[in-house]
Amino acid sequence: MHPSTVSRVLTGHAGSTIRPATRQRVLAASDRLGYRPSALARSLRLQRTLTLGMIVPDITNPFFSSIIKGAEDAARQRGYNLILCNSDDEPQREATYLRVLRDRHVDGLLIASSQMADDTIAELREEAFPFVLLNRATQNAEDLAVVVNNHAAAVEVVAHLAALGHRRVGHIAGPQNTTTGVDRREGYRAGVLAYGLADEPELLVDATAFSEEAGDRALEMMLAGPAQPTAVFAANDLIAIGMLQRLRQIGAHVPGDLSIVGFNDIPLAGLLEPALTTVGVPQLEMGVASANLLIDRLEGRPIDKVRLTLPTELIVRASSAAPAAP
Amino acid sequence: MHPSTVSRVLTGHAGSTIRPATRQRVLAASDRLGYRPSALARSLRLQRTLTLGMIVPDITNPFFSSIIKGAEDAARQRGYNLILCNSDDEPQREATYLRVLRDRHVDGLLIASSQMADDTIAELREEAFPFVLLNRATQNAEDLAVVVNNHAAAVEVVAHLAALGHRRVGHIAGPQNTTTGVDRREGYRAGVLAYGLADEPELLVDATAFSEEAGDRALEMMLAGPAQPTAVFAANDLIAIGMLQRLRQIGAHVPGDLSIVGFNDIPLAGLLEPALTTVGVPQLEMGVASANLLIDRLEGRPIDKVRLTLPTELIVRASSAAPAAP
DNA sequence: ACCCTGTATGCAATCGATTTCGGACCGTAC
DNA sequence: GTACGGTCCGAAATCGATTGCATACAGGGT
Repeated sequence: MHPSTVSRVLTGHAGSTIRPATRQRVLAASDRLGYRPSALARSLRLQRTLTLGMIVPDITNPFFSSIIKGAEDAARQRGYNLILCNSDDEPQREATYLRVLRDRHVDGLLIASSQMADDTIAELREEAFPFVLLNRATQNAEDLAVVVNNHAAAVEVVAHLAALGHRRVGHIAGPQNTTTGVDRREGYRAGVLAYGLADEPELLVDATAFSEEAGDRALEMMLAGPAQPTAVFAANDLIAIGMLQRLRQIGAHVPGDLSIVGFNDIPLAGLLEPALTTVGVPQLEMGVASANLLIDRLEGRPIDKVRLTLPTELIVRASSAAPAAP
Repeated sequence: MHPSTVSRVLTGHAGSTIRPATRQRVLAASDRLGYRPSALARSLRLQRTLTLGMIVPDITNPFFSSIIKGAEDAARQRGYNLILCNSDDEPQREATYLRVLRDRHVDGLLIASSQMADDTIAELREEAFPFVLLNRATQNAEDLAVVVNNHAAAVEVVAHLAALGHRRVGHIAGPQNTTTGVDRREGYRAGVLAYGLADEPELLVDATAFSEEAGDRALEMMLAGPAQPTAVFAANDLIAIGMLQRLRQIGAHVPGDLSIVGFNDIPLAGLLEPALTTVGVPQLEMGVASANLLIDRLEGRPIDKVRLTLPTELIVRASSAAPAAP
C-alpha cells in the first residue's frame, strides 16, 4: 500500500497526522496479514537494537544465575533483550565477546566479569560506549557500577567471628586479579587488625578461583601450614562449599572444629549441612538495578547515583559458632 | 573506495577474483581503520542473524544453568550467539518471547521449557521454523529433540530402592503438565508394579513445581497421609532438596528414617548432607548436543538422529540406604 | 473563481553490507 | 589492426523499516 504510511501508523509517531479511516485500513491489513516488523531492519535504520550484552564469568555459579535473572527481567520489562555471554574468566574470551557484541550493535553492556582488564574497559569509556559494571568497580569514579561494600562486609564477618571468641581467623581469599577478591581480602586484613586477632601470614591463602575445587585446595594448603585456624572466612560461597567438602572428608566437624563463613548467600547456602553462615548479597536486585541503570543511561534519563552500592547483611547460620574450649 | 570490492575481499567468497595488490590495499585500509562489518546490515541482507534463541523455564535452577552453558559454548564455537529467555514457566511469557525472538530473526530456537503448549510448537513446525526441544518431547516424532529416557531412569530408581529392601516407596511427581513430570511418574508406577511394591495412592503426590518449596509442601502432604513410605523418589533434585529441608525440620533422619532419591544430579547434589542419591543427567552434553543439532539443521547438514536420547546413570550416594528394621 | 492553508500521503534517501550484471582494460592470436 | 577471451572492479539493486520533503487534495475565505 504505502510503506511510509504504514510505518507512520504503526510507530504511532506524533507529528504525523493520519486520517482515522486510513489508520483503520492499515491496522486491519496489518492484523489480517499478521504483520510483524523486522527488528533487524528497524535496528539498522534507527541505529539501536534494544539489545543489551551481558558478560558473566560463570553462568553455573548460582550467584550469577540470580543476577542474570534479575537483569533479564528488568531488561525485558523495558523492552530490551539480553545476549548472554559466559567468559569462563578467560580474558581471551572476554575480548572476543566484547568484539562480537559490538559487531552486533548491542546498545550497551553489563559487565559482571571481574577479570576484564581495566584498559579494555578504559577503551569502552573513551569511545563513550555505554556500560555498567556489575559486582566490580574500577579506579574511574565516573563508571556506572552496581556493587556492594565488600570491604565493610568482610570486616563485619571478622567482627562476627571475633565476637564468638575466635582468635585465629583465617581467610581463603579470592583471585587477586578480581576487585571482589582484593576488597574482601583487605577487609579481612583490616578486621584482623581492628580486633587484634592473631596475625599470621599462614592464615591467609589465595584461592585460584571462586570455585569449590579452588576452595578445597586452598583449605588443604592452609591446614597443612603451622597455624591452625578455629574459623575461616571464605571469599565466596563456592569456596566455602569446597571447604566444607574437604572438612567432611577429613572428618572434621563444622562448626565444632572449625567455623566457616561464606559470601553471597547463594540460594542453596541455607540448605547445606551445616547451613552456611554467609554475607547476604541482594543478587536479584543487583541484576535489576544494573539493567535499569544501563537503560536509564541509554535513554538519557538523569542518573542520580553513578555508583550504586547495595546493602549486604550478615546471615548467621549453623556453620559458625564459638570455638571449642582450648 | 569500492564497497563491492571491499565486500569481496572481506567475505573471501570464491568465484570472485581479486588482484593481490587490490586485496592488500583493502586489507591494509580495513586494518588501519579498524573496520568491523555490521552484523546488523549483514543479517538484513543475508536473512540470517547467526543468533539462536533459547527459552528456559528457570535460569536459577542449576540444572538449566549447566545446559545453558553447554549450549552457549557450542553455539559460540560455531559462530552463533545465544539470546537467553527465562519463561518462569508462564505460558504468557513463553508466547511473548517466542514473538520477540522471531521478530529478531533468530535463526532457530532451543526450547527447554516444558510447559509450552504443544500447539504453540505445532505452529512453529507448520511454518517450518527451526527448533530443537531440550529435555522434553512432543507427540510428533519428527521434531528434533534432545532428551533422556525418563521412564527407564525412574524404573531404575525404583529398582534401586527395591533392591535395598524398601517396600513402601513413594514418589513426589513433577507437575503433570510437563513431559518430564509425566514420564518419571509413569516410570515410577511401572517400577512399583514390576517390583511388586506397596501400591497405595497416598504414596504418590504431585508437586506443583520443580522447586524446593513445592517439594517441601508435597512431602508434608504425603507424610500427613495414612501410608508412611520408607523411601521417596523425587521428580528432581530441587524437590528432593525441599524434602531434605522439611525432614531436617521435623527431626527425621535421612536415610535412617527415610531414603531420598532425586533426579538430574545438579552440581551441588553431592555436597548436600546427606549427599543425594540421584539420576545423573549429562547436562552440559545436553546443551552442547541441542545447539549442535539445531545448527546442523540450520546449515542443512545431514541429521542422523532426530531424537537424541542421552544416557542417564544412577548415582548412589548417602541419601538412600536399606530401611530400618521394622 | 481563485488562492491559501493545512492536512494527509507519496517519493526517495538512508542505514551497511552483499551480489548480480556488465563494463573496462589488458593481453594474445590471427 | 581487429577480434576475442579473461580478469578485475564499479554500478546498482536489494534486504525492510523510517523520515524529511514534496505534493495533492480538500476546505474555507474573499
